[in-house]
Amino acid sequence: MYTYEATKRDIVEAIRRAAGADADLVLSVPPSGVVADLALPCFPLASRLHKSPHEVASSLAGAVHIGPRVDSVRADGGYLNFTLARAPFASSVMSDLAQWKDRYGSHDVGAGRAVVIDYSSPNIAKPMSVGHLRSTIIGAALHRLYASLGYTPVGINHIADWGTQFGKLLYAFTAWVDRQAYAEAPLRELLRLYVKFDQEAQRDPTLDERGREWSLKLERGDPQARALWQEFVRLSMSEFTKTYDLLDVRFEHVLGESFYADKVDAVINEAIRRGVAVEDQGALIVRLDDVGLSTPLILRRSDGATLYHTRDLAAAIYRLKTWNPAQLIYVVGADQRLHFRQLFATLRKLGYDGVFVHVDFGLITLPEGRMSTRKGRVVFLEDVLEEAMLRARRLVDEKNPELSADERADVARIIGIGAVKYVDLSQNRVKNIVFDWDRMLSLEGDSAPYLQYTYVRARSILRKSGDAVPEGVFDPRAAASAPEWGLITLLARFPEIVLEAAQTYHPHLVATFLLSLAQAFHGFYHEVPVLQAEDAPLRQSRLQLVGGVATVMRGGLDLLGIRVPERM
RNA sequence: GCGCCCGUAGCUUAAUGGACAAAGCGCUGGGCUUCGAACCCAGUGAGUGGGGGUUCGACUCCCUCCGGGCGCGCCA
Repeated sequence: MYTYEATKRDIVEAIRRAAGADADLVLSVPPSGVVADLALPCFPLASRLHKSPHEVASSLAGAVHIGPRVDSVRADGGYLNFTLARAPFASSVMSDLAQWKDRYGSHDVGAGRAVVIDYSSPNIAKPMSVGHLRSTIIGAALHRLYASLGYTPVGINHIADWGTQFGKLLYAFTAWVDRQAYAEAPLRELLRLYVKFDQEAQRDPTLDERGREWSLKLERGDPQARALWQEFVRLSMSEFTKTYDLLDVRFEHVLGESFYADKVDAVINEAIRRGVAVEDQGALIVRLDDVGLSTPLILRRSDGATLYHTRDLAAAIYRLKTWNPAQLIYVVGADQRLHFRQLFATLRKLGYDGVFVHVDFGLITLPEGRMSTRKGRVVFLEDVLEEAMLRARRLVDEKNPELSADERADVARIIGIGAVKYVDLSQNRVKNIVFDWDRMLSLEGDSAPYLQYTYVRARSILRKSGDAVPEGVFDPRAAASAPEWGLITLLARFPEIVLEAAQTYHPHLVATFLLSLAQAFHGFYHEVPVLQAEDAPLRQSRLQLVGGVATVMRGGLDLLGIRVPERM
């Protein structure tokens, strides 16, 4: 057990014994103005004991038997404030770090169980837009977070490669393709065709009929339709792969909707057999009024075709049966809330039990409104990433011209991509984001480069000291000053931040924490000499602190999928 | 019309129902002959969209109004 967790557990135990009651004893971190390290608000306890909060706090202050890591207990109004014993606490934290090294902050609560995480899921035959960024980045971060909790994450890219829009595209392709443009930039040409179809269909409604015919051909395995569709998939995936490589995002499985095309019949039959699905106006639907959803889930259209709901249901059942996961997680935009409520409710009606989670997030919109590929109002992800690396490169060239061109390119990539990811991961998911180049590509202040710079500075000190973090007893004098003690308590808190971020599906908690750590480290850096410390033991212990910051910063950023350079 | 989400300094965002709401950007002033100035320090600036309520305590929970977004059976 990590030091911080053990310390809090001991304190809560001591209070419980002294109070002889256990209302909700939740320790909190006191605000900056209060000189204490942990606090217990005594209000709930007071109402249970029918005394005033101050009375409770005062009597507890005298009665609590404090353990070795606590130095003193004091009543402050209705709060019971604890001051930690710096020497033993600090040396215990530093020994955690020395013991766990790069794994510091990880847990084993997952016990090897699978967690299926569905993220990214772009559309075949369309270039990825910035709209795909959030799912991809948040999903990849959750993947890493759950891995660090000891789960076996199963990342799935649920490619949208099936459905009626492919009928339209197939018709458009056979009618209007510009071969040369297709050879040069296949996805942009396919997008043009898709848009053209939509425009033409408004003038000529018979085109929709053509689209349906091609859609049917595809479903029935018509060789021409099938071959073209496969080509679209292949070309799209090769573009996507480049983007994923750039983003350093991986999946255990890439399984498009088409993978479930031959699995929907069994699901439909099961739903009918269990009386969950009923015929209505020619369609097959699942009524969900009894769980508060007035809109039913449609499993089969009146013309016999299935929908993405059906394939999603088949996919969910496939995942449950294949991996028996502790959780089924979907990282998909908030506009699909209803869809997932319907999906989860239907799963339960079919007798499937489990933890089903829709990790939703707000939309990315443009200043002029919602993005629309059809209207050509869209920002492509590729362009954003290129621009990010370009801006980072200019900055690296300016700040560090002495680095080799190769290293500058490498650093620019780490910083540029990191900056884009950080924007998404540093704020709560639920809010909509209005796309703004300067904001998306910010390289200063509360940004990835600021955190990366923290690591670079720490590493720079360590390199000058001979690289390896020295071992040995932690000198209590290195926990004496405010900047030093601040760093120690932050380092101590990292493991519980990781746990909470994963369990609440909120990667931004890690980002917020790392920002505090970075600010604390830069303050420490300016105030406390490390290499020039007065004597060897002090220097060695401060080097351990610097090493701890480097480890946690790199590890924390790694959980967010953000890499660190050694120099920048 | 019904349902869900969002509204915090000029801007972008933080804040397990708990102590005087915290950062970044911006603006003003200061700091490189000590470990990297992509940095640091100080100042400036909101009482959390409005109004009720619950609570010892509300940015956080409930109601209502306003503003914005999303969704609402045969698209994905």
